[in-house]
Amino acid sequence: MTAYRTARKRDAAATRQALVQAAAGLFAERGYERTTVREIAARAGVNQALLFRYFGSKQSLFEEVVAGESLRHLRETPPESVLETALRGLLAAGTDEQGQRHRALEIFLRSAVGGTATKTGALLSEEYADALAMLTDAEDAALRADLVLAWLLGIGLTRSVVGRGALAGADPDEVCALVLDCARTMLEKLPQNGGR
Amino acid sequence: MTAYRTARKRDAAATRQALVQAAAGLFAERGYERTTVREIAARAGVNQALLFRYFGSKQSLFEEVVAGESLRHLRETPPESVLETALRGLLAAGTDEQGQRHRALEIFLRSAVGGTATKTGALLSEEYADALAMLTDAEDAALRADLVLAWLLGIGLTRSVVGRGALAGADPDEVCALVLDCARTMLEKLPQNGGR
DNA sequence: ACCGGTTGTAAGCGTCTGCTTACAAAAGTA
DNA sequence: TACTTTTGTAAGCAGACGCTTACAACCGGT
Repeated sequence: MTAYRTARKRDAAATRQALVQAAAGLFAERGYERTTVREIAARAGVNQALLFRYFGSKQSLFEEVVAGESLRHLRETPPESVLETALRGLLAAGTDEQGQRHRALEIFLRSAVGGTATKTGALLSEEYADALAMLTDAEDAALRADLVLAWLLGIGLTRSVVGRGALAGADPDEVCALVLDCARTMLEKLPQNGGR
Repeated sequence: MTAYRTARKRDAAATRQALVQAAAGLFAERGYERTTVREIAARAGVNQALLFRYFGSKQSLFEEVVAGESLRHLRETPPESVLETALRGLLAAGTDEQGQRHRALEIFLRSAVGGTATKTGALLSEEYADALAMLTDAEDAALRADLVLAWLLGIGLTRSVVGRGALAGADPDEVCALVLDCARTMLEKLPQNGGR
């Protein structure tokens, strides 16, 4: 390494984006705290001092990742598909069979536990809960939505962290069927499973 | 501090136990990675070098905490009460209204995400899943049990980490009613809610 | 009284972390 | 060309981390 490479291409925008993308991937894989700025810079193929020039701090970069990539995806999804889309995104974690999927909850659950990234994460989870709460007319809609969202997070946690047991190796379609069926007792406007 | 204190009482067993108890509390509050050996020693009122004399490493101490305190509690609980007991233990997290409650899942969910403590945590979650799987005769019992366990973890995650939203401030009885009702569609042998 | 093993203490080692600084090379402008 | 500004690089700082070491105080047995 560092053999030839007299100089980089001098493209600030490209460097910024490379950092954001590398960070998004690493935050999803390892979480906020376990990802180091040196790793991010290395994956982006960039000197780590640039991370601080462009984003100021690791925390600010995290916020940009969540606000940019994650919230955009969510807002483009209609409420009644949020559950299934998020669930399938979570079930596909690790296997990058889809180029661009809902990585938001993955990033959140891997990062939130630490505590540093909580403020940004809380905002994200609130948006998900709000979307889910539109699927019921019950007066405790907010609580029901939170419970369903909690289920999503728990499934992601069990899958990607424990990585063992029946859930880890289960067929996504089967999991979807069970979960959606069960969730319909809490959110009555949830559509039938599309099959897919 | 450190004013008089010529010497400690020289009681190895008490020191060990003080370390285990302090560690259990801190692991439940902050998780494995965010808890430092210096904090554990400080809360135990003990020199941090003793942690290494008695346990060898932070990881070994963690294993002793999980194997000792947590698994014992679980094994003393009949399968049909595991869900409600664990759920209520999780809902009581933070508020130490009960002196000794099911802290196991709390420790697990706060520690597992990091990754280091995964091996020990996986064993713990397997025991929970096995207990829950006894509550259904469906052929996908293991998957159903994992999904319910995932829900528990997700609820604990949302409650203790996000700390905002409807779930965080909800009445434990209300949450129990909703969750147990819904879980009964997956685990048919689950008893009716005891009211309590 | 003395000695060997146990328990507690103070200091620090090596490494990793987020972040900063000083500087060199490229691009824009005249 | 000469200059300023922008982009990239190398080196390192201060603090925290898990863990180790050298040593002092206490204890029981002889």
